[in-house]
This record gives sequence, C-alpha cells and structure tokens, in this order.
Amino acid sequence: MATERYNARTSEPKWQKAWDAEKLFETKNDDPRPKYYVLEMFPYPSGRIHMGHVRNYTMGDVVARFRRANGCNVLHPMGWDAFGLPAENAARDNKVNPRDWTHANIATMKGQLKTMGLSLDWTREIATCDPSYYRHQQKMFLDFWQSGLVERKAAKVNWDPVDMTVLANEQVIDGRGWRSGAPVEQRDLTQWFFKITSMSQSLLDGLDTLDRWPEKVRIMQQNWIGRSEGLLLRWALAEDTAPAGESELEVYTTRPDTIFGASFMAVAADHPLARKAAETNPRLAAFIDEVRHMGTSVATLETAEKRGFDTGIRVIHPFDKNWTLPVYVANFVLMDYGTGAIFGCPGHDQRDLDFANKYGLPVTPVVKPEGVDAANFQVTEEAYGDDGTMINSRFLDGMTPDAAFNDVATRLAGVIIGGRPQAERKVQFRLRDWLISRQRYWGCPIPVIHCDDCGAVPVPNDQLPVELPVDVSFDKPGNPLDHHPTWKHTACPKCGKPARRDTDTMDTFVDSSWYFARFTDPWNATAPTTLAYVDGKNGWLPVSQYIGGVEHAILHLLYSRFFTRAMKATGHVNAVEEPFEGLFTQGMVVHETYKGPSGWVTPAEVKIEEVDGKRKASLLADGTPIAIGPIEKMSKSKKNVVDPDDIIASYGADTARWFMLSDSPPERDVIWTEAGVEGAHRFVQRIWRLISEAASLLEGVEPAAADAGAGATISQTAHKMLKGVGEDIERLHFNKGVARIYELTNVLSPAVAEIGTGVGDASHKAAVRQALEFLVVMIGPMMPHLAEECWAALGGKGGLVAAQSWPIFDPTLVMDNEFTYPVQINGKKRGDLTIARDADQAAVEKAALGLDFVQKALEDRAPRKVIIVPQRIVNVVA
RNA sequence: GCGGGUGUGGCGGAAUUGGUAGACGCGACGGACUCAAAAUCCGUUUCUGGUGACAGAGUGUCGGUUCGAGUCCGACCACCCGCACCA
Repeated sequence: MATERYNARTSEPKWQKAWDAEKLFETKNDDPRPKYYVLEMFPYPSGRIHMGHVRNYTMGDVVARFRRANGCNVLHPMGWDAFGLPAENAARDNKVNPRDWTHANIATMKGQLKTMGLSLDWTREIATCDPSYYRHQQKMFLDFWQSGLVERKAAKVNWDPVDMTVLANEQVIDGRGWRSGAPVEQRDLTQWFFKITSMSQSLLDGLDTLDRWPEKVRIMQQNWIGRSEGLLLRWALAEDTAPAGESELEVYTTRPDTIFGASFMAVAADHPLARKAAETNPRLAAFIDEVRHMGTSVATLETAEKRGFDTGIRVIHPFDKNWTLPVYVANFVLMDYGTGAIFGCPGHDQRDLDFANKYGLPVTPVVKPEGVDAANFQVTEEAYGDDGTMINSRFLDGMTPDAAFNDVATRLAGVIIGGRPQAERKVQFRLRDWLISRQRYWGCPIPVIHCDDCGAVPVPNDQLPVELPVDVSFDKPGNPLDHHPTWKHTACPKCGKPARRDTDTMDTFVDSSWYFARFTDPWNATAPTTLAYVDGKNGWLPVSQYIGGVEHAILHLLYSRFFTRAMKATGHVNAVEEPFEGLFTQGMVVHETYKGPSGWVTPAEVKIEEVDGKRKASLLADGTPIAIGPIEKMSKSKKNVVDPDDIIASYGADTARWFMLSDSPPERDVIWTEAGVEGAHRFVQRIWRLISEAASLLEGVEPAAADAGAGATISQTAHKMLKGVGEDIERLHFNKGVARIYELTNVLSPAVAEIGTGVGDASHKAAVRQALEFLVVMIGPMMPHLAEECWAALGGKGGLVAAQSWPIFDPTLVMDNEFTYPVQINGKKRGDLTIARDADQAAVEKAALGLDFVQKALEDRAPRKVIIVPQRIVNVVA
C-alpha cells in the first residue's frame, strides 16, 4: 500500500489546536497528584527566537511531557524577561516606544514558540515589564529595605560609558561591560544595593545541598563567593616615622603563620594612611595620583606591572620591638578587600616576591617543604606556597603552618592595645553587595522618594506601583526618567513638601530573580506570591528541573538564590531557600561559518558540494567560491545563523526538535548541519511509513507481549527499550534515548515488512502491535505532533497521546533467559559462550573449557586460572 | 598564575562505571527498484596485511596496578571554559 508522506505543515497546527481544545497543559494548583515543576530560563523578547531557544525549550518540553505521562501534575510555564536596554536602543533608533516594541516582539516570539508545539501553560504567562508584575517587585524591594536587606550607600562602582549606567560586579567581564563591551570605569556614586553579602555564608553552605546541580556551576559560585579565613592584625607605627595622629596599621592576612617572613607592608593608594603620608610628601602624592588614574579602567589594571613607593613610615613587628618594616604604597593592593593593607611575605607569595625582588627587600623563607634541609632552603624566583614545616620563625619552628596560624592568633588575641586585641580571627568574602541601581528608563522604577528634609522615603503601599511614564524621549543621552518634565516631581509621603522620585530603575536581573515564584500564582493581584501555592506542602517550589545556559552560572543563579532567601526573610515564601532543586546547563548551538569576497555569508546563501572527497562551498546565486570557516556559536555578526522559522516551515517542528535531541549530549554544543536535519527528517518519514503500513496490517489486533517464538524477541526488545528510554529521559540523556528509539525502529521495520508478506502468527502480531504502540508513546515527548498522527492512525485508543500514560515494562521480558558470555584467553576476546542465565560458575567453566578455541589455546595443558564474572565475562588464563 | 573540563573511526558520539571498544546517527562505497532521477530498500564501512577464513595493532603521549584498563594510579601534551593582583 502506498502511503502519503507525513505532512508536518498540516498536521502540526491540527494537533496544537487539539491540545488547546482539551486544555491539556493548563495546570491546577490544587490538583492532588505529585507536583513536578519544570522550567526553562525565560527569554528576553529580542524579536525572534533563535536555535538556542529551540534547543532549550525542546529539552524542557520533553521533561514536561514525560513527567506528565508518568502521572505528575506538571507546571511548565513561560514568560518574558521584558525589561532591558535593547528596547531603549530600538526606541532611540526607530522612534518606537519601548513598550510597543517589547509587546510586538513578545507577540512574534509567542507565535514562534507556539509553532514548536511546546506543552506550556500559557494561562500563566507573565511579562516583567507589566505593572501587574513589577508592582510586587517594588513591594518586595520595600520589604527588603525594611528588613535591612537593602542599603543606599556611596561606593566605588563600575560605570559603563557606552550604556551610560552603573553595573554590578558580576556584570563586568574582563574589565568590560557585559552588554556593551566597553571598558568599565570606576566612579564614586551613591546607589542602591541589595545586601547579598549578609548571606554569603548561607549562599556558600547552600551549595552543598544542591546535589542535582552541575559540579562546575557550584564550584564557580563557590569561587565567586570566595570565603577565606584569616586574621585582622594591627601593627604599631614607629613613632618617629608616623604621620601626625596615626599610630597603627591594620592588615588582613590568611597567613599569620608566616609573620616572621614579613619584610614589608603595602597599602592601597586610597588607604587613609597613604593619603595622610602624601600630605607632606609631594612625590608620594604624585605616585598615588598616577596609580589612581591607572585604576580608572579595570582592564589596564590587570596587566599593570607591580610598583610601589616607600612612604618612609615604619611599623614594629608584633613579636620583636627592635624589628621595623617599611610601609609602601603599592598599586596591586585593593582598597575594597580586607583592610586595604597587607604585610608582604615574599618567601610564600608570588606577588610579594616579585615586589621584594624589584625593591631589594629581604626574602626569608619560613616554611620548608618536606625532605629539604632548612639550612639550604632558599626562595629566589618562585615563592613556596605549599604545606611544610616552620623554619626561621623562633617559637614557631618545627610546627605545621596550621598550628603556627593558631599559635600566632592566640598569642596576639591576648595582647590588648587600646582596649582591643592586637589580632582577631576574621572570615572574609570576595562577594560584594549587589548594586541594583541603573540609570535607565526601561526597568522597574525604584519606589523611593527623596525629600530634602526626610531623606529617602519609601513610596506608600497604596501608591504602588510606581509606573513608568509613557511619554518619554530618547533624544538626549542619559536617563529619560531624569529628563522627564514632570514624572519625578511629587510630594514627600512623610511631610508633604515637594520631593523627587528616585529616577533609577532596578537591574533587570532583579526581575528574573523571582519570576519562577510568580508563576506559581500569577493571578494574585495583592501579593507577589500565594503562600499556599508557592512552596511547602502543597506548593511548587523548588523548581524540580531548571534548564538554561551556563552563561548564567553566576549572575542569575546567584541572585535568585539570594532573592529566595530574602523572600523567606520577608514572608513571601514559607521555607524554601534554594529555588532550583535540579539544574541543567545545556550547550550552545554552533554552525560552520562561511566567508566570501565581501564578508560573512549566511548558510542559506551557500551551496556545499563534495569534490574529490573535499567539501567545497560556493555562493548559491552566482557560484562565487566561499571559504568554509571554523564552527562557532551562531551569531548575527558571523552570519552563521539558521532561522527556526525556516526550519519549521520546511521540515516541521518535530524534525527540529528531534535533531536537537539527537547525537550530541545535551550539555555539549550541538553542531547544526543541513545533513543532520535531513537525517532527522528522514526518520520522521520513516516512522510515519512504518506506522501507516502497520496500521492497516494490524487493524483490530490487541497489543500483547509474546513470550515465545519470533514475537518474544520483539517483545523483549520493546520492553528493554521502554525501560531504557524512560531512564534516559529521567537523566536528561536525550541522545541515548534517541539511539534506543532508532534501535527499536530498526527491529520493527523488518518485522512489519514480514507481516506484510503474510508471515507471523497471532501472538507475533500482538507483540509487534504492542511494540509499535510503545514506540509511539516514547516518541511522544520528543516529536509530539508526529506521535499524535501515528496514534490516530493506530486507532487513537484513549484519545490523544499527550494524555496517555507511559507504559510499564515487564521485568521478566527485560531479562534474557540465556546469556552470551564473551570468552577471553589471557584477556583477549576469542569467542562467545551462550548458556542459560542461571547456570552456576562450575557449569560455565566446564562449558567454556570445552569450547574448541579454548582447547586449542590450552594445547592440553590445564588452565592456570579461570575467571568468571556472572552475567559479565569469562577469562581463561593459559 | 589558580580552578574545572575534554581528548575514542572520515564526522557527531555509545560503552550498565574495571569486563566483548566503536551502539545509534551522519557521511562514504557497493547493490536492488527506475527509461532516468529523487525517494525507498538491502549490504559494507576503525586501521594494517591477506581473495579468503584469519592475524596483528588500536580510545592524546609515556609508564604503572590488574586475569582483564577508554574506565583506576603517576608523569606529560593539546584544546576548551571560568576566575584572576582577593593578601
């Protein structure tokens, strides 16, 4: 029977409508089944979806559909990370309102996502730029403020001169703004901060509980938080060298054990002591000025050579009144870490050694490695940073560095100077507070009013939300809210006098730090969350499986972890602290690049041919030769992008989805190739041919597993694959599941063809029928439209596949009755031995030794040893 | 510099964690069907030698542990990612 080709263009919209009509993916909060929350990172509405989205949302959809088939009440929502600078740039360049631009993009992208056939609950859709969303964010900002989690303070902040706004530390990459790529400058400004550092320890400890997160991400966060244990240590200044009014220098050190190896002190250029000393020393003042200027750009700071300037100040060693050390101002000491001052121990710190060598300062090793003679141990070019034994350290000699650390800490803690101990233990974090002020329009307004008399005053609850004005102009550079003629002028809520609104908006990472909580009840108009649904016994959080790009390993994921804790502290969630129980970071979609005489060329314009075994590219239009470049992340600048719309239009969504899941492990990059898509499409057609052929042959046949004859092999394979595919999806090993589905198809195709020729009894047919139904259910999460079409062709028993349960495999069929042992001689495989699965070791040994190739190898001698691992292997040692 | 990861056919990648290396897919080659092509179907496809059955080699390199190593240990090489004067 000739069957028509599967036509995705007509089938896919048909089934999407059928799912909508049944409201299959709308989730009820009070559904009693076990809850499963699967979430993909929501997109920025840039205009069109790209292949990265297709990959991300396909994976999430497979998980959602699979969990649904396994009896879970699945929450799988979608929304829009809708605030951000591109909308303002579009407004400036094209004279459109950011709101209109954003909403138009959302409409387009929503349409594109719908063509993918994702099982999303669109009734919960949210956009962060809607006042109905950001009003709650403003409320939480004020709640956080009241709870001491928000602070307005002056600080040295990162200024992006292109985007004309400040940036958080996390948004500065290699000294450049994360979006603009412009070198970031340091400015002193008063800004709003979330006090993320108040939760440093909790954020660090929480990482240990996240066993379903990639190790890599946990390590990155751990390093970013950067905890160290050390000592705050005060050094007395030698009186005759101290500037007026100064008597001591406090440093932070993690190596107090090396205190006898100290040879100098170094302070940051901004350190108060440096400023004081510079007052009477013009050359020092000039040096400090120079260092400060160099410090404007973070990028130049990193490559700078280590330089210093002797202030003339001397400090007295805590354990030796007669030992004085020089105090330098050094360009490599940071003011905002520790106390902005260090003691230099050149023997055991490379920077200090470089510095000491440059300025001729003494180098005394105080820790020696194991097995080295103390008298001969010297440090010249390379500092020794490892463990060992204390030397040249008086009362510390012979101790381990750990013990010496404790000894020094204890001794100096007991020395009280000026009412304070000379040293205190101190845990220091690298993490800084989260700067959230942005001098931009298209963001959530900070709900604060500045009054000359009352200071910064919260906007009262009944005046929320503070909405963005619509009539803004982007003609002038800078912040349109600040330029707006009336918006910022208002009355002080406290005293009623004229006052000004804060014209800054919040970092857009604030918007994405709680959207996952909002999805649990987006209809709540009075509060950000509904406590009954957000977490706890009947709540959704934490997200069971979160999927997104690794580029958010620190930014979004760290902020969300903080925000969840802050929401708990302010009563917006019940108990949850870690918002994402399972995290998966998927790889990128990459593609070959093509370069012609006049620059980069898109894949759609290129024809690829194979000439003498070599791939050659030429321009489709006129045959101009094109150079095939390296495989890179799809980007507009390299033009190596493939538009999901084009793929879906020509092959259908299922082909695109299947390709995204095939071959490449999901955490790795996937190389998009034309040949690969065609291969995926061929499989779509192959499944359809198989099912439509079988549908007529097996009409009326009741599916059942066979336990004997040819059908038994079919049933065994089908049940094994059913088990395997389920496990693969559970572990997100989609590529392995795909391979198994191919294998099952490879078994079923000839089986169906055989039935077509009239071979096979009833039990065989029943087994094939069952295997085919398994196959259709198994492809359901991956290629949902094709699965529906196939299911309908097979009779459509029980309605839509999307509503079917995942079948349960029969354990007895998954186990073979016989086992084929590979038989090795001296560790090399020489043959097989098929024997009953329950044969005991003696029986296996006897049978193995009876094999002719074993006898030949042994040449009548007795084997030295026979190793039998049940259900594994036989190894005969001759 | 520090931290993490990866390295397997022409290519993407499998290998129940110490037990048959190369599943599955792509590509290539040969054949069938066709006037022809596309599509489809059937074979072959790690390398070397041999018509062949077969033999030998083989998971970045070198060494080690083991009856047995892609997997464990030691040293090294290459590439990728993250952090980077954090005291």
